[in-house]
Amino acid sequence: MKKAPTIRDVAAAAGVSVSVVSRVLNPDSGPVAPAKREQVLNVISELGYRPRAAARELSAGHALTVGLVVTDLANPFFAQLADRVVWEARSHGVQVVVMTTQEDPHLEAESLDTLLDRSVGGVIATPTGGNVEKWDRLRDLGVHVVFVDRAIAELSDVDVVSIENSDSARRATDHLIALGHERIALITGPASTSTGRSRIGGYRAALESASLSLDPMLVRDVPFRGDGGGDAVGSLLASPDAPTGLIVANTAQVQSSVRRLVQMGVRIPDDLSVIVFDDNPWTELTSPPLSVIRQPIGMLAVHSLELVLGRMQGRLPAGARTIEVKADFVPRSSCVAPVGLVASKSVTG
Amino acid sequence: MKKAPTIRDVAAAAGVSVSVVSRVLNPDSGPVAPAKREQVLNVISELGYRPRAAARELSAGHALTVGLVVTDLANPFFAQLADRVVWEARSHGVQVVVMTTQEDPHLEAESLDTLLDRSVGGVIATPTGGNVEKWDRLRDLGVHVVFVDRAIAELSDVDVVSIENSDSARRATDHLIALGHERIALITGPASTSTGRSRIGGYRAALESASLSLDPMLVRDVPFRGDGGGDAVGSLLASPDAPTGLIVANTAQVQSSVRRLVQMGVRIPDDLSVIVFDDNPWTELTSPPLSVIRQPIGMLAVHSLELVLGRMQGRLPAGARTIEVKADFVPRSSCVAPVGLVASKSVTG
DNA sequence: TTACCGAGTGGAACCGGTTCCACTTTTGTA
DNA sequence: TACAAAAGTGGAACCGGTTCCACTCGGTAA
Repeated sequence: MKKAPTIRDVAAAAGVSVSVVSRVLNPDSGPVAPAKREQVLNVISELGYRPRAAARELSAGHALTVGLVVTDLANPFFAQLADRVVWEARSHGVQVVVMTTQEDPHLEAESLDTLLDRSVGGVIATPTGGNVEKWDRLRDLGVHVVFVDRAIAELSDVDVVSIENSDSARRATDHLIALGHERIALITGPASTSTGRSRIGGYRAALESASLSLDPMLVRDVPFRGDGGGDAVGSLLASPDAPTGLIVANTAQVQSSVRRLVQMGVRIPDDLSVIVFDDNPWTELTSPPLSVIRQPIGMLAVHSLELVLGRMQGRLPAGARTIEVKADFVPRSSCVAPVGLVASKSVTG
Repeated sequence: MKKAPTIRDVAAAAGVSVSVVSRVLNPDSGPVAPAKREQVLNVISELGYRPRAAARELSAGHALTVGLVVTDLANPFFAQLADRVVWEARSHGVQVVVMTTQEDPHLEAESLDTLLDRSVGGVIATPTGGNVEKWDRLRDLGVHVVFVDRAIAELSDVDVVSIENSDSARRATDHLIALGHERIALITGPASTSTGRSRIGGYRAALESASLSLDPMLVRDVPFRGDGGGDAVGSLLASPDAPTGLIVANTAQVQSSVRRLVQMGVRIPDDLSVIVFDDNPWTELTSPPLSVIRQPIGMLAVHSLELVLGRMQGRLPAGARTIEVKADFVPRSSCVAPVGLVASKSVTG
């Protein structure tokens, strides 16, 4: 087991001082005679020298690293987000430390502490909603934070990148209304989250435009974790006044919801028209392929990273920025006009 | 923007030397009087002091970090693997830096250099197959490497964690043979990879046991990237002598393959019995639900991390270890006996 | 000729931990 | 009571970079 060469080894081998080597390593940090620069570069490649990140961080006070804090990578939405963030980060020479929270504020707090220890330059996170003081402290210590997908009301001065939640929910609802549906159920995220509220807002707005009344029984805000989606499906369809249309706007609950529909033998779209948020690859492999709201995950990743790196390099004006990207509605075969005029029938389990 | 307290701030506030604080931070590194320990701990929590990771790494020479190098996180297999690795790592106080290679040895090489700069203690990787010298150099520099899912023939002295590839392929093939299939196609990974070879081996063994001949036309080893799975499906089914059974043993190509089957209107299992490797959550949402080989991803993650941490802490005997975990065959509804006795019929596109 | 400027260079302090070592205080044992 | 061993403590070097500063040159303007 060899020992990797250090900057002093390079300096010695090149017959110069460490200062010169450092200046070669960091152009713009001072002048170096062209001849010596050449010479140093030669020695560097000869020795296979690579500067130790830890040393640089220690003296710089912060690392060329960003933290990515998401619920879990098993969720395809976050997996794809992480994939793009990692990919984009690489092209900027930045590394990504991934942490998961399982939607647990306690684990989230732990993650933030860890990232602080690592002196990360920035954090891209889907916040659980808690830890308001902790986020504040993090920012106070100079860590640049960008929230993606969700925001926290108490932290209004944080950059946020998300999709147009309200508009997306509205378009999905409009689509079902246009087909003639009047009883449209919505399974969404907790009303305590910005995402949940916005999507309910869009849903409500669509109903109002169509002069349809909003039946609170049809709106289910369920947690991101657990099997709330499936349970909501069960309870919605068990009702004598069951909906003819369903929008699953909680990306974490789509699989659970669809699984329950399949288990219950619900025929889509004959028994129920369905639209789900987030275009997981499998949504077109089900039968019928599902109509979806496609979140431009790549855009979310690119903008988040752009923001966080921009802040780290101080090339962004002060003041929080909010970026909302448009989501596409992708119609497939899971929606048709409701059967009969009166939207009421039972579904056999 | 405040400045975080350092160990010297703590020492000063507690009226002791930095040595004492350091010993409190690292038990077993020396004695501390109980009273002073208490006192230091109080000051630490009062000040909210947290040791800077960079400083520790610099003096230790290596970081409490492991690198995870996979193809891409958009692949559910790797996403779940990463999820579990991150989760397990946290419980050991270790952070995970994720890098993706897109199956490109050049990008892989870059990732390894980066991880070297970061002085990671270990690397868990699904190697592309290239960069033999680079992996050697990494190990030579004291970085502990564990390959997961795949191995590299030239690097026989590296720890490997994988599933029983040969056995898994054999069981899938046996299942179809038992149903009466005689023309069974196999879509697998490149024959240049350990995984690809093992799975072909298991397939061949099953056929031999049943005294069936192996038709080379039915074995398609396709790259992990691209749309090779779909293309293979198309070409297999276009043959006048099309198979009645199909095993997709290239996890990266399952989606592509199934998508093509759906597009071609192939009726499963009537036209074709199908078994795919890897139990993605959506495999039971298709109609019919697909029979799968379920890879115990959690086990792969746990063992990989266990190995790499064990090496880092020097509590594992020398000598490469190979761990093979059993994969389950999960029968669902995508396999039936072939129609007719002579296995030959065309499928309409 | 002298004064001054900028390019080029090396020495040394610094970042914030860990660790070795010398030193003082207890404690234990003969 | 005497003396060795162990417990407890602080000083300072060290890890490998960055950066400030002082210094030496050559060239140019006064």
